Amino acid sequence: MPELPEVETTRRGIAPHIAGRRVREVTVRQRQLRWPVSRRLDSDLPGQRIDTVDRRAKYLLLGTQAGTAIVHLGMSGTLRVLPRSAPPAAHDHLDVTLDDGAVLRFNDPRRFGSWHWTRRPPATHPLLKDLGPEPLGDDFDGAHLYRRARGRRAAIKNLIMDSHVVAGVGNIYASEALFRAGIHPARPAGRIALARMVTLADAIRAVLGEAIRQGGTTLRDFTDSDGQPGYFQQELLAYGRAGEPCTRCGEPLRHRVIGQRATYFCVRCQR
DNA sequence: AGAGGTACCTGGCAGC
DNA sequence: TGCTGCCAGGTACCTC
Repeated sequence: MPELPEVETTRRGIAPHIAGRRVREVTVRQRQLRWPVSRRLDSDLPGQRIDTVDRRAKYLLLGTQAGTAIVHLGMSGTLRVLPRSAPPAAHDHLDVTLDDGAVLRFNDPRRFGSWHWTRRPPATHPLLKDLGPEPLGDDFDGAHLYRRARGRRAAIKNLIMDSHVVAGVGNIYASEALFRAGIHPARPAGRIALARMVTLADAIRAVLGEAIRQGGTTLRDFTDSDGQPGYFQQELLAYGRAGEPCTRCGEPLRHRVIGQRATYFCVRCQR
Protein backbone atom coordinates (compact mmCIF):
# COMPACT_ATOMS: atom_id res chain seq x y z
CA MET A 1 0.00 0.00 0.00
CA PRO A 2 2.81 2.30 -0.68
CA GLU A 3 2.28 5.98 -0.94
CA LEU A 4 5.26 8.27 -0.66
CA PRO A 5 5.48 8.08 3.15
CA GLU A 6 5.62 4.28 3.02
CA VAL A 7 8.26 4.32 0.34
CA GLU A 8 10.32 6.69 2.43
CA THR A 9 9.69 4.55 5.52
CA THR A 10 10.83 1.53 3.56
CA ARG A 11 13.95 3.37 2.44
CA ARG A 12 14.82 4.29 6.01
CA GLY A 13 14.07 0.78 7.16
CA ILE A 14 16.24 -1.06 4.67
CA ALA A 15 19.09 1.43 4.22
CA PRO A 16 21.00 0.58 7.42
CA HIS A 17 20.92 -3.10 6.49
CA ILE A 18 21.98 -2.85 2.85
CA ALA A 19 24.11 0.28 2.45
CA GLY A 20 27.78 -0.64 2.21
CA ARG A 21 26.98 -4.32 1.65
CA ARG A 22 28.14 -6.10 -1.45
CA VAL A 23 25.65 -8.00 -3.58
CA ARG A 24 26.36 -11.68 -3.83
CA GLU A 25 23.48 -12.80 -6.00
CA VAL A 26 20.23 -11.70 -7.63
CA THR A 27 17.42 -14.26 -7.78
CA VAL A 28 14.43 -13.51 -9.98
CA ARG A 29 11.54 -15.92 -9.42
CA GLN A 30 8.94 -13.92 -11.35
CA ARG A 31 10.28 -11.74 -14.14
CA GLN A 32 6.87 -10.49 -15.29
CA LEU A 33 6.25 -7.47 -13.12
CA ARG A 34 4.83 -4.22 -14.47
CA TRP A 35 7.66 -4.48 -16.99
CA PRO A 36 9.80 -7.57 -17.45
CA VAL A 37 12.79 -7.40 -15.11
CA SER A 38 15.84 -6.73 -17.29
CA ARG A 39 18.53 -9.44 -17.43
CA ARG A 40 20.94 -6.58 -16.96
CA LEU A 41 19.92 -6.50 -13.30
CA ASP A 42 20.98 -10.13 -12.83
CA SER A 43 24.21 -9.65 -14.73
CA ASP A 44 25.34 -6.22 -13.52
CA LEU A 45 24.27 -6.01 -9.87
CA PRO A 46 26.06 -9.06 -8.40
CA GLY A 47 29.52 -8.15 -7.18
CA GLN A 48 28.60 -4.50 -6.73
CA ARG A 49 28.58 -2.68 -3.42
CA ILE A 50 25.40 -0.73 -2.62
CA ASP A 51 26.73 2.75 -2.01
CA THR A 52 23.50 4.72 -1.77
CA VAL A 53 19.84 4.11 -0.96
CA ASP A 54 17.85 7.06 -2.27
CA ARG A 55 14.29 7.91 -3.17
CA ARG A 56 12.91 9.93 -6.08
CA ALA A 57 9.12 10.28 -6.06
CA LYS A 58 8.01 6.72 -5.18
CA TYR A 59 11.04 5.13 -6.78
CA LEU A 60 13.78 3.67 -4.61
CA LEU A 61 17.29 3.95 -6.05
CA LEU A 62 20.00 1.49 -5.05
CA GLY A 63 23.19 3.11 -6.27
CA THR A 64 26.39 1.24 -7.11
CA GLN A 65 29.57 2.01 -9.01
CA ALA A 66 28.32 0.17 -12.09
CA GLY A 67 24.77 1.48 -12.17
CA THR A 68 21.52 1.98 -10.27
CA ALA A 69 18.63 -0.33 -9.52
CA ILE A 70 15.34 1.57 -9.81
CA VAL A 71 12.61 -0.07 -7.73
CA HIS A 72 8.92 0.78 -7.61
CA LEU A 73 6.58 -0.90 -5.10
CA GLY A 74 3.46 -0.40 -7.23
CA MET A 75 0.21 -0.92 -5.33
CA SER A 76 1.16 -3.89 -3.21
CA GLY A 77 4.94 -4.23 -3.16
CA THR A 78 7.11 -4.55 -0.05
CA LEU A 79 10.84 -4.74 0.51
CA ARG A 80 12.22 -6.44 3.59
CA VAL A 81 15.59 -7.54 4.84
CA LEU A 82 15.55 -11.14 6.02
CA PRO A 83 18.04 -13.89 6.91
CA ARG A 84 19.01 -15.76 3.78
CA SER A 85 17.63 -18.92 5.33
CA ALA A 86 14.09 -17.53 5.33
CA PRO A 87 12.12 -19.63 2.84
CA PRO A 88 10.49 -17.66 0.02
CA ALA A 89 6.74 -17.25 0.31
CA ALA A 90 4.04 -16.59 -2.24
CA HIS A 91 4.71 -13.50 -4.37
CA ASP A 92 8.35 -13.24 -3.25
CA HIS A 93 9.43 -12.34 -6.79
CA LEU A 94 12.98 -11.15 -6.37
CA ASP A 95 15.88 -11.51 -3.90
CA VAL A 96 19.07 -9.53 -3.63
CA THR A 97 21.40 -11.66 -1.52
CA LEU A 98 24.06 -9.71 0.35
CA ASP A 99 27.57 -10.61 1.45
CA ASP A 100 26.58 -10.81 5.14
CA GLY A 101 24.01 -13.53 4.57
CA ALA A 102 21.00 -11.24 4.59
CA VAL A 103 18.60 -10.95 1.70
CA LEU A 104 16.64 -7.97 0.43
CA ARG A 105 13.37 -9.56 -0.60
CA PHE A 106 10.74 -8.05 -2.90
CA ASN A 107 7.16 -9.26 -2.46
CA ASP A 108 4.34 -7.96 -4.65
CA PRO A 109 1.01 -9.82 -5.00
CA ARG A 110 -0.41 -7.54 -7.67
CA ARG A 111 2.84 -7.24 -9.62
CA PHE A 112 2.37 -3.56 -10.38
CA GLY A 113 5.84 -2.95 -9.01
CA SER A 114 8.99 -2.86 -11.11
CA TRP A 115 12.78 -3.28 -11.11
CA HIS A 116 14.93 -1.48 -13.63
CA TRP A 117 18.69 -1.29 -14.03
CA THR A 118 20.44 1.69 -15.53
CA ARG A 119 24.13 2.30 -16.13
CA ARG A 120 23.51 6.01 -16.59
CA PRO A 121 22.71 8.68 -13.99
CA PRO A 122 19.27 7.65 -12.71
CA ALA A 123 17.85 11.16 -13.15
CA THR A 124 18.21 10.71 -16.92
CA HIS A 125 16.18 7.49 -16.95
CA PRO A 126 12.92 7.77 -18.93
CA LEU A 127 10.87 6.98 -15.82
CA LEU A 128 12.50 9.75 -13.81
CA LYS A 129 13.58 12.48 -16.19
CA ASP A 130 10.22 14.22 -16.54
CA LEU A 131 9.08 14.01 -12.92
CA GLY A 132 7.99 17.16 -11.13
CA PRO A 133 9.70 18.42 -7.97
CA GLU A 134 9.75 16.47 -4.73
CA PRO A 135 6.82 17.67 -2.60
CA LEU A 136 9.09 17.88 0.45
CA GLY A 137 11.92 19.53 -1.46
CA ASP A 138 12.88 23.17 -1.80
CA ASP A 139 11.55 23.73 -5.31
CA PHE A 140 7.96 22.80 -4.53
CA ASP A 141 5.62 25.53 -3.31
CA GLY A 142 2.33 27.26 -4.03
CA ALA A 143 3.82 29.37 -6.80
CA HIS A 144 4.89 26.22 -8.62
CA LEU A 145 1.39 24.75 -8.36
CA TYR A 146 -0.15 28.02 -9.45
CA ARG A 147 2.12 28.23 -12.48
CA ARG A 148 1.43 24.67 -13.53
CA ALA A 149 -2.32 25.18 -13.16
CA ARG A 150 -2.50 28.02 -15.72
CA GLY A 151 -4.92 27.04 -18.46
CA ARG A 152 -5.80 23.75 -16.83
CA ARG A 153 -9.46 22.94 -16.50
CA ALA A 154 -8.91 19.52 -14.93
CA ALA A 155 -9.85 18.97 -11.30
CA ILE A 156 -7.23 20.17 -8.81
CA LYS A 157 -7.08 16.65 -7.38
CA ASN A 158 -5.94 15.33 -10.75
CA LEU A 159 -3.34 18.08 -11.03
CA ILE A 160 -1.66 17.33 -7.71
CA MET A 161 -1.70 13.60 -8.51
CA ASP A 162 0.09 14.23 -11.82
CA SER A 163 3.67 13.13 -11.17
CA HIS A 164 4.92 15.53 -13.82
CA VAL A 165 3.51 18.42 -11.78
CA VAL A 166 4.59 17.22 -8.34
CA ALA A 167 6.06 13.79 -7.71
CA GLY A 168 4.62 11.26 -5.34
CA VAL A 169 1.24 12.60 -4.15
CA GLY A 170 -1.01 9.54 -4.11
CA ASN A 171 -4.76 9.14 -3.85
CA ILE A 172 -5.03 9.10 -0.05
CA TYR A 173 -2.91 12.17 0.52
CA ALA A 174 -4.50 14.10 -2.32
CA SER A 175 -7.83 13.87 -0.48
CA GLU A 176 -6.21 14.68 2.84
CA ALA A 177 -4.30 17.70 1.61
CA LEU A 178 -7.33 19.17 -0.16
CA PHE A 179 -9.40 18.67 2.97
CA ARG A 180 -6.84 20.48 5.08
CA ALA A 181 -6.56 23.28 2.55
CA GLY A 182 -10.35 23.69 2.26
CA ILE A 183 -10.30 23.25 -1.50
CA HIS A 184 -12.95 21.21 -3.31
CA PRO A 185 -11.22 18.31 -5.08
CA ALA A 186 -13.21 18.81 -8.30
CA ARG A 187 -12.47 22.53 -8.61
CA PRO A 188 -10.82 23.36 -11.93
CA ALA A 189 -7.12 23.78 -11.20
CA GLY A 190 -6.85 26.96 -13.25
CA ARG A 191 -9.49 28.68 -11.14
CA ILE A 192 -7.64 28.65 -7.84
CA ALA A 193 -5.91 31.80 -6.59
CA LEU A 194 -2.23 31.88 -5.74
CA ALA A 195 -2.87 32.31 -2.02
CA ARG A 196 -4.96 29.14 -1.94
CA MET A 197 -2.29 27.26 -3.87
CA VAL A 198 0.19 28.30 -1.19
CA THR A 199 -2.16 26.87 1.42
CA LEU A 200 -2.48 23.68 -0.62
CA ALA A 201 1.26 23.23 -1.11
CA ASP A 202 1.75 23.73 2.63
CA ALA A 203 -0.96 21.14 3.32
CA ILE A 204 0.67 18.61 1.00
CA ARG A 205 4.01 19.07 2.71
CA ALA A 206 2.44 18.89 6.17
CA VAL A 207 0.41 15.75 5.59
CA LEU A 208 3.27 13.88 3.90
CA GLY A 209 5.71 15.00 6.57
CA GLU A 210 3.45 13.89 9.39
CA ALA A 211 2.81 10.55 7.73
CA ILE A 212 6.52 9.92 7.37
CA ARG A 213 7.02 10.74 11.02
CA GLN A 214 4.21 8.33 11.94
CA GLY A 215 5.68 5.71 9.68
CA GLY A 216 8.89 6.06 11.57
CA THR A 217 7.21 5.54 14.91
CA THR A 218 5.41 2.37 13.88
CA LEU A 219 8.28 1.00 11.84
CA ARG A 220 9.07 -2.51 12.98
CA ASP A 221 12.35 -4.27 12.63
CA PHE A 222 12.86 -4.85 8.93
CA THR A 223 15.04 -7.85 9.71
CA ASP A 224 12.28 -9.55 11.67
CA SER A 225 11.39 -12.59 9.64
CA ASP A 226 7.82 -12.98 10.79
CA GLY A 227 6.84 -9.38 11.46
CA GLN A 228 4.81 -7.52 8.91
CA PRO A 229 6.59 -4.44 7.64
CA GLY A 230 5.33 -1.59 9.78
CA TYR A 231 2.92 0.46 7.79
CA PHE A 232 1.99 3.66 9.49
CA GLN A 233 -1.46 4.06 10.89
CA GLN A 234 -2.34 7.63 10.14
CA GLU A 235 -5.24 9.50 11.58
CA LEU A 236 -6.84 10.33 8.25
CA LEU A 237 -9.32 13.18 8.49
CA ALA A 238 -11.16 12.59 5.22
CA TYR A 239 -10.01 9.51 3.33
CA GLY A 240 -12.37 6.57 3.78
CA ARG A 241 -14.71 8.54 6.04
CA ALA A 242 -17.79 8.97 3.86
CA GLY A 243 -20.84 9.62 6.05
CA GLU A 244 -18.80 10.48 9.11
CA PRO A 245 -19.02 14.03 10.46
CA CYS A 246 -16.43 16.50 9.23
CA THR A 247 -13.98 17.18 12.05
CA ARG A 248 -14.27 20.89 11.35
CA CYS A 249 -17.99 21.53 10.80
CA GLY A 250 -19.85 18.28 11.47
CA GLU A 251 -21.27 17.97 7.97
CA PRO A 252 -21.24 14.32 6.82
CA LEU A 253 -18.26 13.75 4.54
CA ARG A 254 -18.97 12.79 0.95
CA HIS A 255 -17.51 10.19 -1.36
CA ARG A 256 -17.20 10.77 -5.08
CA VAL A 257 -15.16 9.32 -7.89
CA ILE A 258 -12.84 11.91 -9.41
CA GLY A 259 -10.32 10.90 -12.01
CA GLN A 260 -11.46 7.28 -11.62
CA ARG A 261 -10.33 7.31 -8.00
CA ALA A 262 -12.23 7.37 -4.73
CA THR A 263 -12.29 10.87 -3.32
CA TYR A 264 -13.48 12.07 0.09
CA PHE A 265 -14.34 15.64 1.03
CA CYS A 266 -16.59 18.03 2.93
CA VAL A 267 -19.01 20.00 0.78
CA ARG A 268 -19.25 22.74 3.37
CA CYS A 269 -15.57 23.29 4.19
CA GLN A 270 -14.12 22.66 0.76
CA ARG A 271 -14.89 25.12 -2.01
C1' DA B 1 -1.34 20.35 -25.10
C1' DG B 2 -4.61 18.68 -22.24
C1' DA B 3 -8.13 15.45 -20.73
C1' DG B 4 -9.99 11.10 -20.18
C1' DG B 5 -9.96 6.20 -20.40
C1' DT B 6 -7.41 1.64 -20.37
C1' DA B 7 -4.25 -1.59 -19.04
C1' DC B 8 -1.38 -4.38 -16.00
C1' DC B 9 -2.59 -8.37 -11.56
C1' DT B 10 -4.15 -10.51 -7.29
C1' DG B 11 -6.52 -10.61 -2.82
C1' DG B 12 -10.13 -9.34 0.24
C1' DC B 13 -14.67 -8.60 1.16
C1' DA B 14 -19.77 -7.86 0.68
C1' DG B 15 -23.72 -9.91 -0.94
C1' DC B 16 -26.32 -13.63 -2.46
C1' DT C 1 -19.53 -22.80 2.24
C1' DG C 2 -18.96 -21.14 -2.23
C1' DC C 3 -19.55 -18.27 -6.02
C1' DT C 4 -19.69 -13.54 -8.24
C1' DG C 5 -18.75 -8.95 -8.55
C1' DC C 6 -16.54 -5.08 -6.97
C1' DC C 7 -12.88 -2.49 -4.95
C1' DA C 8 -7.99 -1.37 -3.77
C1' DG C 9 -2.57 2.69 -2.05
C1' DG C 10 0.16 3.52 -9.07
C1' DT C 11 1.15 5.32 -13.35
C1' DA C 12 2.56 4.74 -18.29
C1' DC C 13 0.39 4.83 -22.42
C1' DC C 14 -3.21 5.39 -25.77
C1' DT C 15 -6.76 8.08 -28.13
C1' DC C 16 -9.52 12.04 -28.94
